[in-house]
This record gives sequence, structure tokens and C-alpha cells, in this order.
Amino acid sequence: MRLSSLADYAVVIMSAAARHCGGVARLNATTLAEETGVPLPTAQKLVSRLAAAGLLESARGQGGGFRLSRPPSAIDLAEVIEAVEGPIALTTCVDEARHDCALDGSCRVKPHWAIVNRAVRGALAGVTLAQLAQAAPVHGGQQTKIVEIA
Amino acid sequence: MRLSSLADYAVVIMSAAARHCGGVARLNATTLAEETGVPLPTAQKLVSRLAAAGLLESARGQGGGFRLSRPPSAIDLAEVIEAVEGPIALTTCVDEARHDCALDGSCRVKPHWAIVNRAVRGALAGVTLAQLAQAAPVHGGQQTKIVEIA
DNA sequence: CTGCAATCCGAACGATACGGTCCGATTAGC
DNA sequence: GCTAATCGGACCGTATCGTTCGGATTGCAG
Repeated sequence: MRLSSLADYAVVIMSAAARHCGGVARLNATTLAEETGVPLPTAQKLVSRLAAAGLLESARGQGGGFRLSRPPSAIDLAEVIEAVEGPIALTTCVDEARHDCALDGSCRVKPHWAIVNRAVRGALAGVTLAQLAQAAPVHGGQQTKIVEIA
Repeated sequence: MRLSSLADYAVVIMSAAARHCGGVARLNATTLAEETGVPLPTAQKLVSRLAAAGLLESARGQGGGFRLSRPPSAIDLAEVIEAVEGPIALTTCVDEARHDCALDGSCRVKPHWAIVNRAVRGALAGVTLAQLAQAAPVHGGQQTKIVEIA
């Protein structure tokens, strides 16, 4: 139940890019790396994947760089994570592209995983880059609540 | 964002144990392995960890085995997963036992992770073994919803 | 038009952690 | 007191992740 380091860094980078959204200037990988503290080679790999997923627009050559393809309020955590890690699937049986669950047929729990998976993904999809770009979260008590489940 | 196979199997095993909760008879690792389809050695490793976490009560020697330490309705997914994988911490900076985040100090995103982490954990804590032991989930539309977030 | 410099893109290497297997320690029954 | 069945911990192979490196592409200056 741990996020990969790459996904963690990707969120940090996207958040930094969202903060510079006012200026139309493109941000290159070097600048993003310096600003966030992420190692440069790793940052390069990440912006590549994020661009391939359509979350960033890339421009090559001198003066090139990256820019958010959408407003920060229209990009959520789930998208960023899926761009780096692939589809959010807690178990292999949820991932429709793979049918290699050893138990499969007789597994009585399988039907429930889809619901749990949706709940977790929903928790991530509920947070946008715009919220992450804000200075600090509100500390006034519990902000998150699951109302119904399964 | 993928659950480890061990955690997946642990949920399946605990769910099977919950289904046999009526009888007071203990279940040994072999029986649970046969019933769930989980490889025996792996099942042994899992029940050991689950017992160490206090979710199962173990009895050694001939005629021994395992039993749920609490009613199925009082054990949730988060507990099972944490027993196998350790604390649920999406990022290293959420895990209070570790302070080895390379970015740390200047990271602007860090404060938000705690909230996201709580939301994900809440989604898992909302599902009990009693619900998993039921035959099948209700398919009547979307059952899960995040009302407020960060 | 040509050369240069900056940037993005894909492939190979090493390390960490997971998953699976085996053997020893312990306990209840005979 | 012995036997047998079961739990508990240690070892090893494997796969994925994370990092690093070199090549291809593009825009600007001369």
C-alpha cells in the first residue's frame, strides 16, 4: 500500500508546474528539478511519461520545455499516478487487461475488490492540482469522510 | 498503487476464516490453503503474521490451528493489510517512523499527503470481514462517494 | 544555408524488496 | 516419555523499481 517514489515525485513536479501556471513560459526539466529537489535524470524520465499521457505538452529544441495541457483544477491525483504507474488496480483481478489471478474462478472475494478499488481511486480523484498548489491545507478538523461503502 | 500479492491473499484467507466463524473449531493453515487456493507455504507465512498482529489466535501442537480473535464485523481491511504490509503510508513522509524523504524541508506538497493518506485508509477501513464474507456485493449503482476532501 | 547548442527521448545497468521455500522449535495427545 | 502434528523464523531466487547513460531531434545564431 505504498506509492512508488516515481509517482510521489511526479505529483511534486506537477504541483510545482501548477504553481507556475500564471506565466505562459515553458518550464524545462532542469528548472523543475532544481525547484522541487528531484534528481534531474529522474525528473526527465517523469516529464516524458507525463507528456506521453497527455498531462503535459512538450516542445523540443532551444527554448522548449513543458506546460500543463489543462488548468490545474482539471487535473487530479489519480491521473498523475496512473500516468506513471499505470492503471490503479489494487489487485490483479481488478485489472481487466490481465487475467492471471491464480485463484480466479473460485475466489469469493473478487467481486468486492472492484468496489474497494473504486473507493480508493475516488479518494485520489477528489484531489486536484489546484488544491495541491495552495500554500497549506486547512487544519480545522477532519476534511475527508467516506459516506457509504460496499 | 498496487497491493502486494501477500496482502491480497491475506484478505482472501481472513475472509475464508470469517465464513467458518460459526464453528468453534480451529482452522489449520493446510485447510485454509486448500479452501482458498493459496499455496500452503505462503498461507503459513501469512497466518503467522496475522497472528502476530493480533487478528488471529494461534494454538500450537496437535489439534491446533487458528481462529479469529474478534467478530468479523470488528475487523476491517485496513487492519489486515497493515498486518501484512506494515503501516499504510502512501509516501515516506507520511510514515512518522521514517524521515528519509529526500525533499523534506522545502516540499510544498507534504502537508497534503497526510489528508490523502487518511482518505485512502478510510476507504479501506470502511470494509469489514463480515461484508466480504457475504455472498456477493450489491450491484445497485455507485455505493461509494467522497463528500469532502482537503 | 550551415553549424551549434539546448532539449527531449529511448535503452541498459544496478539495487532494493517481494514472493516462495525449507528446516527447526514447540506443544498437545497417546 | 514418546510420537506426531503444527506453528515460528531464516534463507534464497526472482522481479520490479529507480537511476544513469548515450542518441535523436529541434530551434536559434552566424
